[in-house]
Amino acid sequence: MTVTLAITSISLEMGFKALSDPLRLQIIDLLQEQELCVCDLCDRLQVRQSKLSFHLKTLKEAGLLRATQQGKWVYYSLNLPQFTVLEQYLADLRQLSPMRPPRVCSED
Amino acid sequence: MTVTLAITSISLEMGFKALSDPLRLQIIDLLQEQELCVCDLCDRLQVRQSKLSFHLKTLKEAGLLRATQQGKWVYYSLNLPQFTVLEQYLADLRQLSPMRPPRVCSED
DNA sequence: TGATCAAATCAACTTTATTTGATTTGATGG
DNA sequence: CCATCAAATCAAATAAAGTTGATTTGATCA
Repeated sequence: MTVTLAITSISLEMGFKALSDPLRLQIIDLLQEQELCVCDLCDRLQVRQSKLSFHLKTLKEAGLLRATQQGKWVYYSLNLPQFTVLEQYLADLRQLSPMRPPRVCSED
Repeated sequence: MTVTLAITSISLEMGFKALSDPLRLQIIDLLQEQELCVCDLCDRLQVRQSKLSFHLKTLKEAGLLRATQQGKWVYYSLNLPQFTVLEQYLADLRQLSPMRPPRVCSED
């Protein structure tokens, strides 16, 4: 296995893990409509700031979010190219899956 | 939020969580080529049978795998429609994302 | 029926993820 | 410089996920 493949695999793992939590899916749902700052997300999701910060970090480290500071505020938005990486992995899986006949267990 | 939306969200969470582990991605990689029984997967991945059983269960409960028993052997294969559910979620996100101008935090 | 083998399950344990409240950092504006 | 506020970080606690070796289940076949 090449280094490139390993890196790809890790970004898939991290991306999918980041998407495996209800609060994080809610964050994405909100950001899908528009860029928001942390205090907005706090208000809308009714969660503590430190909790939100933890989950935003998880999503950002997975490459799914981008953060830009504007004055005191930090605005988060979706990083769509990284979503596309995950989508492409799933699309490839589906399309390459040949539906070969199952092998028989005692074949070798 | 409707019950249907909640169910969808849970199946997304479970699906993405199931994909967030290196061994499970390896399992999928092998099954993408062909249906395999547990003993084959054990051989190829060089992991203990109970460990494999745990991860196969995780994938199966997320709807990503199907299992069929043939004699003493249980063959696992990909359940492609469930992969499509995840793929579609990502595709919708990407396509519906309007890239609206960011809101200003002090707007209200 | 009893031996055998594949696979699932279990209980105990280790590791990783998440939550919480408190503190720190860093930008802004008086 | 100091006060203020948004956001990040931290340490301590809880919760969830993963690993391990042993046992159980269930199908097959002599």
